[in-house]
Amino acid sequence: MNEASPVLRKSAATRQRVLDAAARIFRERGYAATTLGDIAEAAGLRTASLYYHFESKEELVEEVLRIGTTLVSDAVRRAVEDLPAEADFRTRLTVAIATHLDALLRLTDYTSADIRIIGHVPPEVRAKVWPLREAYGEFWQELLRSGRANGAIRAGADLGLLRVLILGTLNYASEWYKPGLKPVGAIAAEATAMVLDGILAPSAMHRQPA
Amino acid sequence: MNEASPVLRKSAATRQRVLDAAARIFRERGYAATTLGDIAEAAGLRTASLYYHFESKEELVEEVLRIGTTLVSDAVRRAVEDLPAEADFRTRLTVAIATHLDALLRLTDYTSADIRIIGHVPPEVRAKVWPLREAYGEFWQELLRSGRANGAIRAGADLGLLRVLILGTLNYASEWYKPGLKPVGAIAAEATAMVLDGILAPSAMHRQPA
DNA sequence: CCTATTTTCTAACTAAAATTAGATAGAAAT
DNA sequence: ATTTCTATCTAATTTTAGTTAGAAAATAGG
Repeated sequence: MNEASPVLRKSAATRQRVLDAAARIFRERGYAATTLGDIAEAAGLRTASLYYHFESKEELVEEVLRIGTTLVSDAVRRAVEDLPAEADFRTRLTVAIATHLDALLRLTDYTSADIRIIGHVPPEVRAKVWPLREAYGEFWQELLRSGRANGAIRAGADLGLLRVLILGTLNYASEWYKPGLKPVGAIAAEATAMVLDGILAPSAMHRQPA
Repeated sequence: MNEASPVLRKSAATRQRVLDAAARIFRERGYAATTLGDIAEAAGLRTASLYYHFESKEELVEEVLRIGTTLVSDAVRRAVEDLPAEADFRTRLTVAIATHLDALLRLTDYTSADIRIIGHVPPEVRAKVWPLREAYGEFWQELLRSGRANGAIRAGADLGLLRVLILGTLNYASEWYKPGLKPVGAIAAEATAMVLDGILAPSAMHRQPA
């Protein structure tokens, strides 16, 4: 059978079905409320057969989390890096927000499962996938740093705090978003407008209450 | 025993201890990962004794959620209503954000438990407490409506979308906040600045990329 | 075809956790 | 003191879900 062969093992397809089902159901119901039976049924096999592909429920969810973080991280990095070198901060942040939300809300159950359950998986699992998340956070931090270096971001801001506030704004959408109500692009536009310019009317006086 | 008597039942104190313990542990570990044994131990009694005070785990968590929503809702309503009648939108939103974050991060485990687990409790439980949450959401919606009526909020904005974006920004803090790192007031100030004015430096050109 | 390997299945097993039953101690009232 | 509720306990029950063991299909090569 030649494990290193270019031919896919037949089990690869099953493993993929299991992961897809797991991502979807974890996202819908949360970690603890999802049983291996639920996942097996959705993937079209028996509960015990899952153990041929994964050592445990924890290993399965770990893989889902890993994929979820990787998908959004790769997509956002690529989208930003593909911008022309002279693109300004406003453009770069706009693209980063749009791509992050697209991965989270439209593209993949893995990322929404990741965001929704990361705080509810066993600590050992969280610890294992943490470095990946930190690296993605560091990408955003660097994006903001470059924005402040350019003078685009107001000087007094705590960038670490801004980062978690912005990502919170985006990530919390996985709690309320329902497909079909509003295109993801429109949500991204409104979020970008708020983060960059705030919600006030441009004419309004600066700082002072009336 | 005279149930309507002004004298507190001795069980009221125990019930309160159980609720306090439940709120704290639900917040820390999530709904499904919290056992009645954990709660009982923290409250200083035996698992079975919980059933004297609550019919089931679901009824217990429902009460925690109800209290959590009520506490933050009442605090924010009161703080905003206590402002002078002529207070402008900027002031009202600043106070609403500060009070919401204070309830969520500093005051009470009930509210943080509520926010963290509402998406992970059994659907029947969520349905029962939903009206309370909707009412609180409606308060924010009305706050934003008044802001737009005043011309304070930019005209094109989708207020429903703005509302969930703002509350998402605030609520997601329950996922990353750790006491001691930064005073809650400083977090509120940064969040308010972002929501109202955005993160860009005031001098920067409007709209156009460089 | 025959055989070895991969994949999935059926059937236990185990452990944890929610819940129930019924006994007991404590407080308050007659 | 005796009786009556209130509150908590110990001990069992039940259910659910993760996991393991080992037998059977299915698949691929020779």
